[in-house]
Amino acid sequence: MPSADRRLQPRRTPRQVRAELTRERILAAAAHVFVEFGYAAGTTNRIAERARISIGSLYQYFPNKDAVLAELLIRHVDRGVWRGADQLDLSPGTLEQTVRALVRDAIDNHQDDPQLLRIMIEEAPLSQELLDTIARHGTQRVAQVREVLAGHPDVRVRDLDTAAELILNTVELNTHKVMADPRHIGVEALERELVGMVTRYLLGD
Amino acid sequence: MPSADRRLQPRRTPRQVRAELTRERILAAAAHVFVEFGYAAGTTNRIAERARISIGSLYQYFPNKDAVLAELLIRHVDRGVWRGADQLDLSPGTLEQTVRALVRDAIDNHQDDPQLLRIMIEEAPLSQELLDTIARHGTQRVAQVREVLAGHPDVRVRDLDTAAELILNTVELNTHKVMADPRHIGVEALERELVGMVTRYLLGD
DNA sequence: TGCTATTGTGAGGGATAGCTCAGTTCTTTG
DNA sequence: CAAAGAACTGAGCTATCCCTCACAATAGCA
Repeated sequence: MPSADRRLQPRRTPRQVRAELTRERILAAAAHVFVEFGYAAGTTNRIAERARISIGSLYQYFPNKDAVLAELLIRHVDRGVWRGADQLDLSPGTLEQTVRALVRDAIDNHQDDPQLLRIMIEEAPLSQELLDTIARHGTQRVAQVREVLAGHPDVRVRDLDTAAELILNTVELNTHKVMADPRHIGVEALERELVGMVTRYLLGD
Repeated sequence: MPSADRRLQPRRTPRQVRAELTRERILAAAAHVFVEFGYAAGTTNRIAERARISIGSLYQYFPNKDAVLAELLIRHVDRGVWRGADQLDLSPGTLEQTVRALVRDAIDNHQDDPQLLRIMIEEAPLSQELLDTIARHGTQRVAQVREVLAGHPDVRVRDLDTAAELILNTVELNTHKVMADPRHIGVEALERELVGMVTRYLLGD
């Protein structure tokens, strides 16, 4: 019996509309509170207070604090697959467009709340279960990029796997950083320069 | 009066040798414990236990838990200036060497303990004071890179500031990630590919 | 309207972490 | 060697946090 499962499942599923509403209020409040106080100081009581419900209600829908964050993170991750990767133009001379699509996708994924994402990934004590899910999504994404690169005639790199991982990291980490603090580099500049750098890298010498 | 100062200062400065030794033992133990348990679960009692001193002793030299990590982080940051940046060959055709020096420097800075660095940066509740110190070092480093780029005849980019920040981020974040989990990409591949990508980017079209 | 299931409440239990302080041990110094 | 002060000890205080549970309020339905 996987105790890890039970530790993330809600203990009661909503049957009435107001219950579903309460659940959403809790999640919204949690997002705010985690951003404002960080994970450790973002206490369940604070979340309940912000959601204007009692602490008891919170524990009706989430078995523990981690589960609240897990739900938030799962929701984000599920949104984070590279859609439209299969409807790309892979004819010669279109590599820059392909790269731009990848960069835009990364930027879009950070539009909603980069602060929250940072906390979720960097501060939360993620369960093994959750870590696995995220890792799985990660390798899946790398494989996806690898396939696109493999199918494109302009790509000239010695090792596709390394290249896929490197450019994905480069694009995501830079985007992550810039979106969290866009004082030095604006979004347009980020897109332009990232596309330029990655494209030139893939074109080879 | 900056109370933040007092909150990070030791409450007693060592006068005898054994005291200085104890201080070092505490820091070494803290590094180990933070790596093993993370920041939150790396309790002061555990640190004291691992250092084989009593918890009271710990609080003779550090006013609180944060101060222990702050000291660790400051020490790291102080080591992290790009040395040898002023003795670079800036004649035409040497850009790749320059970039390689930068990449090597980043890798070297992660050699000692990438795990600890990760925890320090990602899990610790950093004080404003400390954040400022780190940010200051950061801009300093960007400026340093900017100057090197400005002095090199081969560099062709539209905006030096953006480029400096972008390549520094790219080099450091990728290094950070690979060193923390080198399963997919080895250090040699990292150096080779990073140098290639960044160099080609700087050379322009 | 009354009956039942669902939802909501919040004081407080239990656990644990950071930190204190009264007292002991070790070093230095005259 | 003896006195003074530096260094060290560790039981336990205080604060806080997660979470429970006995009860109250509300919604759905006959």
